[in-house]
Amino acid sequence: MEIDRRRNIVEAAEKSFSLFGYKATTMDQIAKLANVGKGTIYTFFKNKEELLQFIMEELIKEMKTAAEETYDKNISFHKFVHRAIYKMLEYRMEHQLAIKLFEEGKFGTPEVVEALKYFEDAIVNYISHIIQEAINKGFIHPCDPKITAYIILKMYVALIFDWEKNNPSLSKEEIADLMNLYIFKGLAVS
Amino acid sequence: MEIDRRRNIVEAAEKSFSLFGYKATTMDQIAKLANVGKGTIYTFFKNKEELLQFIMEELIKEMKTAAEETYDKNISFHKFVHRAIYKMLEYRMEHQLAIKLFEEGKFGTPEVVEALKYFEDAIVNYISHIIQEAINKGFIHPCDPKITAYIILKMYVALIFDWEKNNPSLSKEEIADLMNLYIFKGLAVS
DNA sequence: CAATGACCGAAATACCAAAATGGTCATTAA
DNA sequence: TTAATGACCATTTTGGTATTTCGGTCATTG
Repeated sequence: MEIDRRRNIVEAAEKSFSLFGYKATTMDQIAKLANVGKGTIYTFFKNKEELLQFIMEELIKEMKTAAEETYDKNISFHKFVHRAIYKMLEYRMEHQLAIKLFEEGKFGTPEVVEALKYFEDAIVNYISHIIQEAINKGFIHPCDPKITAYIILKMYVALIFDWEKNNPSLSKEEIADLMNLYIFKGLAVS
Repeated sequence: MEIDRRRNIVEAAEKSFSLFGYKATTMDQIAKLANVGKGTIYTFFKNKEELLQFIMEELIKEMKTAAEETYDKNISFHKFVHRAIYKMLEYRMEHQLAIKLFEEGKFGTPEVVEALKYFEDAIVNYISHIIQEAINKGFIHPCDPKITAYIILKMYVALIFDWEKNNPSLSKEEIADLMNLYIFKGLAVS
């Protein structure tokens, strides 16, 4: 069977990026790992950055399908939103690549910052889409879907990533309850 | 009249910190600005870090009184919360020192990171206090005041600082409406 | 005796040679 | 003929070091 060089390259790059980060991964290294001459990489990808972007797009697609698999007609709308978003963030946390890049991004490599912005945008757009549908169906109050999606994401990140830096971390259920309280029910006593 | 060296030092430091940041401010510079020998600074403050902390404490106190001044028995509870928090963030945004340190903190100087954590804690505690009172009075649903305060702060920061990095910035009123929708009313259609 | 600035060790910075890296392209192997 | 390759090049990064700067001290001073 003919070997799929392109696939090998992508997988080698993914492995190396997630293990050592973007900056610390060299093209020679990727070529070695992929059992391929370095020049070959450039027949498939214009440069290192494009290779990263391709991998990010793959990752985003995987996340979306993962989220969509949680869809279930029998659960309430907000449960779905919660599950889907949680699944996506879980992905982000568990996936080596995402973690490494997330750390690297805080620091400063421009390509990585760019890639992460792209990543965040993809998530926000996806959530935004769900919100819009929910509004159309009259499940939730009308609101700007984009901002709402953004806020929901930030809130999750705050609860999952930031809060546990200085406090005992919250369980999946606690986070679900909190999101439900803050975003869906609201604090106000009717 | 006898000159107040201590006051001069604090003001010089504050000015220099907010103009050039903590790291880029030298003790010599402060001494010059304060018309004081360098050694004199050390008769009032143990070191540079303590000087920063003193200034931060002053800033926090100022912010609290500024927030408290917005209290008005005739406005609704959530209006008060909003006004108070907004005032505090406005302070943070407008005050040169806070901005400079905020930028510097993202980067990494340990003392600045520490000081900002202290700053954030102070805000969260203050909000937390207000929340607790509101719960006691039955204005809002029972909830963990600390987490709630934390979330509210994060949400504001997301709306004021982060959102406008990639989107048209929101007006005071828009932010007020959004906070009201997300936190108080909730998205759910009753 | 409060105030000071010359002084000190440590830490940051500037500098530069050597090594590494991203990307190209003439050569090779199929 | 064409896809694959790795030696090669220009540029960037690194590692080590000489130099400067800075936070903090303390003997001297007014």
